Amino acid sequence: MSTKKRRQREFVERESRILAKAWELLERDGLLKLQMSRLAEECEYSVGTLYHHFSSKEDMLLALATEQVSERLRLFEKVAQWQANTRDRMIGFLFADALFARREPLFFHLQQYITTPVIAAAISEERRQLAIEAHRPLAELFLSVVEEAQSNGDLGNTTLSPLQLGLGLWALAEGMHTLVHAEGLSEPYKVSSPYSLLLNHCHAWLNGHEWRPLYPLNDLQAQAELIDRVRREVFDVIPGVDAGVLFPQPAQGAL
Amino acid sequence: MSTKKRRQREFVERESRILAKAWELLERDGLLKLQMSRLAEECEYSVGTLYHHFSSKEDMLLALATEQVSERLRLFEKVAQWQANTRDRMIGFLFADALFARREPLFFHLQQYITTPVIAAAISEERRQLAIEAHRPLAELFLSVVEEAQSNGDLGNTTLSPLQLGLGLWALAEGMHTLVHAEGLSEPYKVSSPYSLLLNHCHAWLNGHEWRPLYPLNDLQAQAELIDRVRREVFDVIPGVDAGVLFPQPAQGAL
DNA sequence: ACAGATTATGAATCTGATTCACATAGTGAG
DNA sequence: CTCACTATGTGAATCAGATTCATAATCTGT
Repeated sequence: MSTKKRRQREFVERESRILAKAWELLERDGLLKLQMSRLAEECEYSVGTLYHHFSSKEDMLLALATEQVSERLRLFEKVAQWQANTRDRMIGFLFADALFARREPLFFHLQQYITTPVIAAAISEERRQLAIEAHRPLAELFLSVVEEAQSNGDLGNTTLSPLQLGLGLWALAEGMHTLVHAEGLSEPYKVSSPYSLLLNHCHAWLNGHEWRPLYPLNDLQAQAELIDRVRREVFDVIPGVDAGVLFPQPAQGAL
Repeated sequence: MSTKKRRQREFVERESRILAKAWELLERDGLLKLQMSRLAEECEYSVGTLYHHFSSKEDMLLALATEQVSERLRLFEKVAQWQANTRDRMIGFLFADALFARREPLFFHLQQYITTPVIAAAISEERRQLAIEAHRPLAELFLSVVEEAQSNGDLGNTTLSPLQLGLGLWALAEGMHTLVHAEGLSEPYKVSSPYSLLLNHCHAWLNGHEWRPLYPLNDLQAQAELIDRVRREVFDVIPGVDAGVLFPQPAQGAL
């Protein structure tokens, strides 16, 4: 009985050891150079063993990305607990997202890679389910704030469900990440501080939905102050947060 | 002299013949099954010849995607020439985008695939430049409408440049495409008609930027009428346009 | 201590992109 | 018309790297 449990535990432990090493290799050599045989070598396990854990390389990559979600969740939880109105918390989520994107740029590469249909095709159903499970609390946290806003009247009356509403902001952020990380085609359209820009567009979107309190769009000062408040009141406890780089103070009133 | 030109012409012709066949295979078997040796076989050229044209498989895929841009441009041009206010034309671009996404879903898979940094790394610099060149008129068309809006006062006063402003809508659309096409992770968050939803969020964004004339967000009827007008006045000449599928009439006033 | 079950191993296999030595065709001078 | 030369096309051979699976090693309960 207990032997079986010990085995299971050891199996799980080994899995996270493998993933830790994989992440290390990823950071060192990049996604392109990550190969299963080298990973096996570095872990001091055989390739076969790797394949007892993961049905394919892509499967492992999704496992890797899924592991990171808990870190992201930690940031989101801080925002959800923040004593602030719903609109400010929405901006807080955005901050968390941008923060995470900056600290773990690899995560976004990985995410983009494994959600590409060609690549995703090689992922096992189980792993996909695990990933969905892992993401659920993240989505719930986010959507609960949307619901709160709807029920307490922060929002103008809308015909959209919380999910439909939330997807708007989600898409906006996702799209900006995509444009920021897209290789090649977007070079001529690069912009100096994409996340400040995103922030401004999010305020536009929130104003458009009459999400109160409204922020005047061209008052960049007020937007910067809000960001500063998020940083101080939510994220300052977390070491290594560099909001100044993400959201540089606007010079002479322009982005 | 003229021999050389003939040769060049033949080379170009062969390239488009190869690409045409590649597109055919892509539609038939999908991106996953497209392989260079099979393509060579079907074209009745040798693999070596393929590699005289393209430095790698990814290089060829970008060439393929670039070819499609002219089709997309054709739709965008129709919108740009439309006799309507700037706001309606912005929605027109969105329509064109959604339309294209529906007619050529492969294009978006391809686009997503080749902009993934891992994949993009295998693309030659020349090909990348060609792709950027091909996209330029598309961006110019879009940005010229933004500029027009700014200069004729349709827009509230903003601190953003036309590019910075345009990127907002671009990111929103891009993000929605990504969420729609993302495999796996987004399953629990699927929504019945993502492009109607996108449209609603775009109106929110436009309202937020005080892009006149404002549309009330919960008047789905007015939004549906605008879409219908775009279809009738801009795209009806184009056969096979099925706006009804893209933007279904909202049932009982809800999305 | 042993049979049987479970798990680990890594050499062998397989897939498919890419290369390159050679074959072929085109060119222009004499 | 022929020949030397160049440019282009060919596809078998090479290479990279993921995946498999027959075998070895280890563990379990008796």
